Amino acid sequence: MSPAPERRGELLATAAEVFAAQGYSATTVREIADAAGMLAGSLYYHFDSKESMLDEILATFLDGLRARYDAVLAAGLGPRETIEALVTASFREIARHRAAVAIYQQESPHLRTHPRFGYLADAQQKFARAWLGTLERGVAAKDFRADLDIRLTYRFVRDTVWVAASWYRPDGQHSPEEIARQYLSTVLEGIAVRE
Amino acid sequence: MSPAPERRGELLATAAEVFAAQGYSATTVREIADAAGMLAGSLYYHFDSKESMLDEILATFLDGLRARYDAVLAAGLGPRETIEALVTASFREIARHRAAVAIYQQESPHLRTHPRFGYLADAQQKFARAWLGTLERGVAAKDFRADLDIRLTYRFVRDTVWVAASWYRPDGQHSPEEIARQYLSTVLEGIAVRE
Amino acid sequence: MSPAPERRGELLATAAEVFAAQGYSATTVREIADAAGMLAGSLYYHFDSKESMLDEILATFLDGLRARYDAVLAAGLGPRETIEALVTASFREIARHRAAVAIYQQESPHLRTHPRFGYLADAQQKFARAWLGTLERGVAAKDFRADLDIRLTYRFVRDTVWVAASWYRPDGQHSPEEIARQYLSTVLEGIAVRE
Amino acid sequence: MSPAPERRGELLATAAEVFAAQGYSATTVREIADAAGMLAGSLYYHFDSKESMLDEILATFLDGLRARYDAVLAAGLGPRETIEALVTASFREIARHRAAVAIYQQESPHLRTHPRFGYLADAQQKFARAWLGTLERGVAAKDFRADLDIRLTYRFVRDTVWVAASWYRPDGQHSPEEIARQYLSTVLEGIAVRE
DNA sequence: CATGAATGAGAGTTCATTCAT
DNA sequence: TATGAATGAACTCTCATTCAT
Repeated sequence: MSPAPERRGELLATAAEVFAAQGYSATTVREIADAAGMLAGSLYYHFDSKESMLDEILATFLDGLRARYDAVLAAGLGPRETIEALVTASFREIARHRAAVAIYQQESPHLRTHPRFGYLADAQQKFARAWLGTLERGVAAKDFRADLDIRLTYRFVRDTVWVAASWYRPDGQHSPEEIARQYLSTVLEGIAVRE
Repeated sequence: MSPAPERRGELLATAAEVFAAQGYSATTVREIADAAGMLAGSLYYHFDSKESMLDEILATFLDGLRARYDAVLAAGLGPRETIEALVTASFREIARHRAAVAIYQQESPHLRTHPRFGYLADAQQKFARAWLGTLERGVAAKDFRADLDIRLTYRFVRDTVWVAASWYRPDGQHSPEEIARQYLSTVLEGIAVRE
Repeated sequence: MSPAPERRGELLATAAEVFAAQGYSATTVREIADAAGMLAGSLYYHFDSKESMLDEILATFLDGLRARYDAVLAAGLGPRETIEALVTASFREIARHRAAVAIYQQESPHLRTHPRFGYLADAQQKFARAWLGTLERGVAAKDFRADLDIRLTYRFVRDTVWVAASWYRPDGQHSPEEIARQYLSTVLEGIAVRE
Repeated sequence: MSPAPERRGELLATAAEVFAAQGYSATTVREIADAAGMLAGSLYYHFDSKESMLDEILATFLDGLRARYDAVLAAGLGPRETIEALVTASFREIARHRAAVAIYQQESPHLRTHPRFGYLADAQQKFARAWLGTLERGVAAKDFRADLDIRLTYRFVRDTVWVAASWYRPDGQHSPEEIARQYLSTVLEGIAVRE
């Protein structure tokens, strides 16, 4: 009968917003509490620690993303369509979980050492395999150029997608799908005019 | 008038390494001192504060980068060659100042509010004008496609270049020039095979 | 006018157990509530504060003990028989209120300063007079040796009795009476073999 | 050249005094710092934590005590003389480390569970063997009565000795040796007059 | 009677910084 | 130049307590 899970979710969204804006380490628990309209100590009724808030934010985001990627990969599309679907799914996740993505971008390098956040490295490996596998399939199918270093290309693509979280504003003029289309056009066809 | 500018430079390089690895806020002065083989208090003979170390690291890096960009823009190249030169210069700076670039990437969003770091926003504006101007020139000259959103394209290009600092390892297999070539090929021609 | 004095007693017994095991200061209200199968806040329906639980536990124990001592002293026994009766009564109280005795032992030194617990000092004085008076009577009656320092002897006897609360287990092999007998034999006759 | 070890010792003595007076849990780090004439945070230059202060106090005390007991046991005395020497050594330790002994008495029951303080149980076992072995030797040699429960007797003796720390005042009228003599007379010969 | 959520004071601890030596 | 010791503010977290439901 208690609407508790909602409250948790609200608080996590608030915390994510503050973490994204200031960085995890630079954010004080008091600031989160202020943003949530409560006292710092009160947060500890809902969460064990500041770290466990971060944990829950990242784990929730990564679970959702994994599900989307799995759905895309299970759809049996060709390499080019798979890349398009992965990019579009990614931009949609950025639109839905902008704060979580920004936190992920900023903190994941430092966090990966920490045992508690080992799942970050796991997820990253899984995602890497999805992208790399698709790029390889595309090269084999002659959809993608064979003369590019695949690992470098993967990194370029991955970074460009995710770093968008740092400037994307949901109230802006571009829908996730529009951004995905522009981005795909850039990366697939290049910006140079074809003669 | 302290007589050892070299020592300063060494200490700043050490501090930059630690900042890049752990994040500025998460780094303690003691950790920097440990890495430098001295005690925390001793750093204050060389620097006013932790913040002024950050300041000097970023300012030095941005000054250098500005000089390179100015040189490129002053060379009177065509739009495509200018883009190529800017990208190559950027990857060279990443190779030379990896830690500083990583810090810049991580901290610049939070820092821009802070008056002391107003020059970050200035620099960013200056760089934005360089990129945007060149892209516009390229579109006008029909070097670049006219159907792309120029601001989005700029963001894609800018982010992908700089985010490379997070994975670039100077001891790795790729020279900055090689990375620049691959990246330019990707972004100019696209990864799709042309029929 | 709360209608369940039994519940109060159960809760106090639970609290006493936890206080005895962990110390009063180191015990949290939540731990007591956990042990009682309720939430921390719910305890405040029954008690004003954590301190008032401690108060009630100690006062109840001391009231009972005072009654036993009074009964012994009113019985008009000789000094030796009085000592024997006091010791036996004490071990019986330890058996019945082990937790309260343990708390009393641990906390009474710190608590005596606190005005609310002034009755601890009163009781202790009363008990001291009972023991000292009996020892003096015994020395006068040549039941007890005259060459011992009576205050030191009192302290030795008192401490040995009460400190037993820290190791006494009601389910162990020794009844309170058996322990009292052994102890009295030790203190009255000594452990050395008589020639 | 730094007199640091002395400072540590002074601070530990101060902390021990406060712990003994108020109990470990009820003592705040600020109270210790006040007593030492410094700020709370400054204590952390010298110690890792409040707990590590407790640790060092207890370990130092137990190490010293163990050395004394070992010396006594190595002296090859008869059972009665060994008991006398152990008791005297104990009262001397109480006189020298009154606060540490008081803390040991109060906190050791709760602490024994804690892995960090496992050495408390070890030491206690070692001491128990020393006392029990000597009592057994004494019974075998007909120095001590055979009709007493040896474990009970051990507990009586042990507790009475150590609990003296709670009332012993070094500036009082009794030297440790005097107290030991009185106590030994009580426990060896008994307080009853011999016919 | 008990819960769930919050309060607010204060606890232990961290850390940038200072300064006499 | 560097050290050792201390400062003081702020931080994360705890906990007794309150109260509407």
